[in-house]
Amino acid sequence: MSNKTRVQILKWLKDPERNFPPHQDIDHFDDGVCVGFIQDKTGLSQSTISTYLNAMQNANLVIPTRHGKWTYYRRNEEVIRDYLETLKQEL
Amino acid sequence: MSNKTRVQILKWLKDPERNFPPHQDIDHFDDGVCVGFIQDKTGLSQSTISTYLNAMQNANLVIPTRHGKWTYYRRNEEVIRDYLETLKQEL
DNA sequence: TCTAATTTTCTAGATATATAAATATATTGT
DNA sequence: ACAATATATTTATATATCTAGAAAATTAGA
Repeated sequence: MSNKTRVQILKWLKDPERNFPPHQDIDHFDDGVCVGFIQDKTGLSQSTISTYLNAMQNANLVIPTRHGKWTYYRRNEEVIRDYLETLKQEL
Repeated sequence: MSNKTRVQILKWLKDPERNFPPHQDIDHFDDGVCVGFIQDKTGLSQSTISTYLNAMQNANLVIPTRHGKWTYYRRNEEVIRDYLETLKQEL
């Protein structure tokens, strides 16, 4: 949450239809967006994005779902909401 | 805002009466808390705290007021509120 | 003006984070 | 089993941030 790119990814994931091209095998974003698309969008290397997504997953900010070769990531709305709520309360 | 200590300082400044001893010359916290008190509370060096407060001032998160030898810092509620609002909106 | 108290600025080393390259792993299709 | 593709992990390095110490600046009072 302390990195611009990671925050940006969370924002993009809010509206996948607008921010990403459609997937090959699936015609919806119910499980989120695949790593490759996120990588393309940021322009960063694959390893960097993977590291980021892993960190965000550890923080419970995103939820991964594996579909064959692809891993899709979507926002964990509940945790994000709680985080904002706590911040608003405490700060 | 990306540092625990700085966030902690903002929280402390929310309720100076509870978190800090009373000042010598003034019997209120209308202008905030002096640097020395904040330093004691954190346990960090004075230069570090001064640097932090300066950074927070540049970010408009706190407002400094000089009273004689002392500089008092208080929260800039408006900016903090806007920051939270924007975050809630975008994230 | 001299001194003491408080805060700021400058400098630099230690630590943490960002990022990429190379390598490894998992999965699918042939 | 093999090759191709997507993702993950490891390793290394550059960059940024944290933090303290010394020196400088500011202010009040003798």
